[in-house]
Amino acid sequence: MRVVIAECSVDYEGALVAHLPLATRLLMVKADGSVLVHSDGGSYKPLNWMAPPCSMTELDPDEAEREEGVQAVWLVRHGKREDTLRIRLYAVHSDTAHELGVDPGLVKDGVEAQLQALLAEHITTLGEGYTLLRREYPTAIGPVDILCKDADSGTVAVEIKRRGDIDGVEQLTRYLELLNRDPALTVRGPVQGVFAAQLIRPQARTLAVDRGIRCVTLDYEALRGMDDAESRLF
Amino acid sequence: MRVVIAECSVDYEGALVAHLPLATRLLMVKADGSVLVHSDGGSYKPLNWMAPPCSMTELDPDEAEREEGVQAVWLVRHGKREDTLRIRLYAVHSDTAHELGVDPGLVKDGVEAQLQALLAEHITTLGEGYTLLRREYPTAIGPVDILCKDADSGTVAVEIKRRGDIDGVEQLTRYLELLNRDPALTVRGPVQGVFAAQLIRPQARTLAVDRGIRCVTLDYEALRGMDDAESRLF
DNA sequence: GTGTGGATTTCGCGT
DNA sequence: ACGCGAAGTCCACAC
Repeated sequence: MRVVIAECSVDYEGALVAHLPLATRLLMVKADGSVLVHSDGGSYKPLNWMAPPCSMTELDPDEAEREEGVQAVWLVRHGKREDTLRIRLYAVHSDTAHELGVDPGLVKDGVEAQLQALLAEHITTLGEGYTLLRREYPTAIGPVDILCKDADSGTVAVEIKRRGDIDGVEQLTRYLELLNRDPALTVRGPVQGVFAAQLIRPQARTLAVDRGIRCVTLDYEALRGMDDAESRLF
Repeated sequence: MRVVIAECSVDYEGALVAHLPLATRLLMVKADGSVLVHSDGGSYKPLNWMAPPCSMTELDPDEAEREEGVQAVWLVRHGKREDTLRIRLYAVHSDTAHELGVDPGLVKDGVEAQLQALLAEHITTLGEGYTLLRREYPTAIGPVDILCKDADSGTVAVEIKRRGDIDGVEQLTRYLELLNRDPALTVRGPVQGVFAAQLIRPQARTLAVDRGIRCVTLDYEALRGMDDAESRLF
């Protein structure tokens, strides 16, 4: 990895056209050729970048550029798309390279999958007498997170989100529409919908209620607590 | 901005739990205190990070850590949430700091707003005799990108996307439902929907057609070309 | 401040 | 490879 601190201006042309005026920034050139332009603030997102696969060529500045004080020009081209990143270097404060090697990568734990597993395990959180049919119940337009039965053997489809947005309600609505065409699932009446999330946004709740979908707020800590209490019994 | 190349392991606890095994990585500490952990590949996204506002404390390793070869521990805490990032440094290869100053920021051009402006200007792209009513037509659930009339004075609502996904079709469907409750707009029949995008995904197209929404693929270059040809006339 | 929609989104999974 | 859904999404703009 090459790390350069330099006064530079940047021009990107591809999906959009973007320009960065002259300022001091950090330039990162990764082993795969990708280039990142970072400022000293903002978030983890660079001001500008070129995604791999791509290649970088160092050009000599032309006459006009030289007069303006440009010392070097980096031309970064994407391997497949018509994307170019042109970095004009006016002053290089630091230029170093380091051998990093391949990264073993991130180990994650505790996202939507975890919520789904916990809720499936403690399906009675949704109501007395609920029983799990299956997780990831397949339909033509995608898998339903959880399919279960209520105390009266009525079918219930559950959509789980970390944050409950309108999109999630729409998604569940499409599933319900499809599931309700299956006679085997509707023997005890139409399939009910449950929208379960750690946080349900007001507009999403309104839409859900309007469509007869029940909203359930999930307490991740409480679910995990149940799990722990259970495991301590064995 | 502080830039450190070091052998390190990283543990994040917050919205999720994540761990990075020991490896050589680049650590970036920005002026606002945010910390980025980058590997020598991937995209612009760091392997792990802490978003501002946050504060970093350098701790001495405890006994167990010292035995394992840990030289220093960075504890990064988020200012508002219960998020912590713990970076254990085993060997520091480089540690430098640079004054970058405030960045003037990115100047953008050519995204959805541009597409909308171009299509509004050349509304007959949608059909002979079409006339623009207005852009960003306000409704209770948000603005409709373009509202126009067809040759028979029927109202047409247009949703514009760079990439046409199912979400966009749902969005337009909600708008149409609302617009069709307005008698003033439905004098010449129900409001028609047009889903316009540079690329329309098959599933989105299927859903749109199923709902009687017309799909139009936008040619950004062609629209811009019309614009140029027009401006040359004046 | 909060909520909503877009993104040069990126990432990962399943077909 | 492609399509689709999630993300510790981030970010700007409207209310």
